[in-house]
Amino acid sequence: MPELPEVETVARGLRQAILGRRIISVTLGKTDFIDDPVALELHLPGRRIEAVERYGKFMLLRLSAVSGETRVATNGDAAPASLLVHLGMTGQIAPSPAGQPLEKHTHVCMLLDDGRELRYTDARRFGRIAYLTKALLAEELTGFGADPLEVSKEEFADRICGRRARIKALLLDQSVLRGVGNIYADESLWKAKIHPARLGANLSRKQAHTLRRVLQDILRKAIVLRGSSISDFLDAEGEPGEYQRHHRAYGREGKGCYRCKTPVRRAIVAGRSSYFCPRCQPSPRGFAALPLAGKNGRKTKRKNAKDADKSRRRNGKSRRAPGAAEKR
DNA sequence: CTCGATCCCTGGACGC
DNA sequence: TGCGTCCAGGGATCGA
Repeated sequence: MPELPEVETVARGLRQAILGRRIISVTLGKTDFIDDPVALELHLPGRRIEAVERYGKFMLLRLSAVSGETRVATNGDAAPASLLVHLGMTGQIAPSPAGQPLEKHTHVCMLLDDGRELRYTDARRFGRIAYLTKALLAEELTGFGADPLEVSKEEFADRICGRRARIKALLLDQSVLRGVGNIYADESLWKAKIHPARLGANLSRKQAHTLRRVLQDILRKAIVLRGSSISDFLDAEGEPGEYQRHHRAYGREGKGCYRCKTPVRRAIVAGRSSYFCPRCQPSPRGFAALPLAGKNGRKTKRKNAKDADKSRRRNGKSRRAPGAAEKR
């Protein structure tokens, strides 16, 4: 699940691998997660990849203006532009030799001028890709919060302490901070000994300062270790990260807290599974954790209405022929 | 302003 | 073996 450290890792890998390459052509598979697929096919060819940046959980491939004969075909829209890439949950982007068989769920292939292909694969298609002109990009990037690695302690405290939302929700809110997701939210709250369900307004400024400090430490450490590979995160070289070995709370339900040995608990906060130590991170009044999962984990519950829906979709799935890139 | 609910999507794990 | 169910979760959206 790519959060800031994972996206930073991928951006660095891409920078190493494809900076300066020119895009020759674009082939698309499924396109329902692409803003304007035709724009990709129309405007990407002929452009050079001049920079790879990270903005929160987004990657930005900065593209040169188009020149020469290609320019005629693009109907005048030749100014520098950007390709915005969000990896969602399962997105991967990496160059590979053009001849290589396509991985399953490959939805974008960009042929480069050195013969390789920059490929985007995404099983769940929670990601997003958009070709953006300068103006559209500026519009796209408004409304995001501070970069957690850059934010000052005062600004961080201001953004947290004045709010009545739960701290977990605030950490996950991209308009408060850009780039933090479920894993690093839980890890930093554990380190700071703050319960995820506490309200921002009920934290002292000192606690906010602590939270910012540990969040930055954790993010920096995670970047050094090339991110966390929980299920299927791979960097631009196709390598998993290492930071999952350092998780202290996330995914550790029932296991002993690294500080006090108390079993880590799980609760739903801000709609997400949240892991915390019930002793080090005392709950706000009236807050109940989920009952500890049994030996075999699963509980039998009825959630319903969702999977009925899902089966319906699955069974009547003649609606969409698999894209060309879907073949294996 | 903040909340929960719902939807998007698929693979993997598990229950029976 | 095989089907049904649950879960993972970032983000958009909507109603309370």
